[in-house]
Amino acid sequence: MLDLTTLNENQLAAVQWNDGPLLVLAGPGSGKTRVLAYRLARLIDETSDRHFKVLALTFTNKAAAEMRERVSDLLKGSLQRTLLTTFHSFAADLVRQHGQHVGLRPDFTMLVEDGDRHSLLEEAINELQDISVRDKLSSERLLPLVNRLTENDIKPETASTTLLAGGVQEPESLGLVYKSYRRLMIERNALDFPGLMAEALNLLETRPNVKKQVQRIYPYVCIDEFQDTNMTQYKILCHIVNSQSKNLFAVADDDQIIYQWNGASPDRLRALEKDFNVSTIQLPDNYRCPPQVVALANKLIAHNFERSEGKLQLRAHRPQTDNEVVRVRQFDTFASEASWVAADIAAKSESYRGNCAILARTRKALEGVIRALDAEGISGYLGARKNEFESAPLQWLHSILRLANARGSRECLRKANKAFFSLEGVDLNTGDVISAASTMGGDYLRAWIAAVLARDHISTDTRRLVDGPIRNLADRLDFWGFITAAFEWLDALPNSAAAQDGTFDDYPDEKGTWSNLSQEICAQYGRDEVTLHLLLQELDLRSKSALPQAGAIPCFTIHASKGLEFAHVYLVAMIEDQLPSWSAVKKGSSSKEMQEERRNCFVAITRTQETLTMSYAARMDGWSKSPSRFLSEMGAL
DNA sequence: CAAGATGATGAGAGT
DNA sequence: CATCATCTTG
Repeated sequence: MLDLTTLNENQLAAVQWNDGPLLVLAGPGSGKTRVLAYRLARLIDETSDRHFKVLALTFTNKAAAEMRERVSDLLKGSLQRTLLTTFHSFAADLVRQHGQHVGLRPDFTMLVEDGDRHSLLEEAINELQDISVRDKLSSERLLPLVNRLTENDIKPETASTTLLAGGVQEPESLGLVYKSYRRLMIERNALDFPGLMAEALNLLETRPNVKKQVQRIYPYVCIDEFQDTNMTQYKILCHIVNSQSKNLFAVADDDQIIYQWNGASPDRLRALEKDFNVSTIQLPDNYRCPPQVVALANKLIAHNFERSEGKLQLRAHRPQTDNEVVRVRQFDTFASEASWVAADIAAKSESYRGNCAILARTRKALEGVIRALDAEGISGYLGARKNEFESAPLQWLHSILRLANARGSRECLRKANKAFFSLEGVDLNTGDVISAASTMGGDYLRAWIAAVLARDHISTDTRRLVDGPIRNLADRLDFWGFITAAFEWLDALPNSAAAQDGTFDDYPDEKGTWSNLSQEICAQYGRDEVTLHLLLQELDLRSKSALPQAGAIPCFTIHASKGLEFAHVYLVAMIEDQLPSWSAVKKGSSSKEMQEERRNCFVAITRTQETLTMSYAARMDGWSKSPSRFLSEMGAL
């Protein structure tokens, strides 16, 4: 039996919710993830004679991993009857199983890199008959529009009408380009991220059996961070939730919507009320922040007028302390501000430094702080996103696998050749390999193997790898065998080969990332169930960033800090034009952009567990700046 | 061809 | 306001 005695009254009510739609409006630090985990575990625990599964969707792999971890702990290690995963991974699974109905094979590839999407979009533009219009359109400017249309579930057939109504220039041509782009993805058996969601929705809309099957397997659907769903994702939810039982359990906070520019919207919460007629349980009890910080947060967010009706104030539960919990500091220049923060952190104990973070609205401000930390002899860490492996060894490994999955991919072949040149010093001409492939049924991988073996100056190790494991990859799709052999080969390379300097600098890091990710994927699906295309797709749905190095002070943009907490928070560059951003200021004090900036500030300060330090400077980059309006709004000035 | 003027576009970032 | 890409000019 599950121990529910540690839950408060509201948490317990949410956990014990059985059938019908429920919205859990959960403030920061209110234990929402815990509630979700307990509810999932309880549903399983109490129905041990049944066979259905519970489905919980998240937006990030990190959140999904945490969910699995927690539920697994509660269920003594078994996740048998659960599917706890990301929205995108769920959609990919659906498309793998049923994609043939919309013209996709299970081995579809993901268009992860913008470059690939741009070239596809260029092709779509070039299909236009009207050359004068064609010249005016650039994929650079059109890709964001394509994203928006796809995320808002605008069907290719009706796009022109929608664009016309939206007052966009050249609605007719843009609609055609969009239509071509969506068609080209299917033709190439490839999907970008929005396209993946759109085709999953397409399946649910057009194949009643698919919808029925999903509903039968998953009679209970949970969604974390519901406020971040875009229109297409919302419609997917509407389809997978049975329309009779309406077992949708949504956890959300409308005060933490900071992804409006990515399709999230307060409208979504209102749609939930309209379409599902949800009951609401609020979790206003805050167990994270000191009472002083809770007071600031409440005062600040009260200035937003588009909030859920009846939204309760946060209630502080941490004890009041006499320490200086909130500090506000003013400086002449941003440089002196950054230096002070760095010096302040430098003077603190090891344990303090190990549990603090620096937050800012922009990366640029954080780069300034990192320079200041450097001057104090401390290293700062600013995460960078990374969609693809970048070192030559991993690029090569990944490209060969992708080539095995898509034998006619020019792009994969090109990358494999480029990386192989850095590793082996052997320069294979992509065009030549492709010509040679025409006698091998257009199989670029086999042609590549032949091209390598035809060379004279190949080491015996390399020859053995290509003639053995890579041939087995090409013939029998033995990708595990290839991966093992490839790493052995790569491990030995730096000592022997003609590799240029620096080629292996990032190899250990990226090898570590690779093994973490592939272990994660195997754990989720079971190693024997992992096929080559599943491995590649799931890799594409995960970030390749390395873990931050220990000892470095973590620096986060506010967006990146969402969901995290730190004992000591430094929020820097609290000036007009930064927080709130310049463009929100331009839009006016009652714009939705300004309200989103206010939510940004709300998210930032509610990361605090013990102390919060806010700072601002009169000058930045030589321009004079005034303190953020949010400082006075929260009563900190 | 480098330096300077001009003009459009833009931050934030998961999958 | 700030930055970058593009055009202009010495």
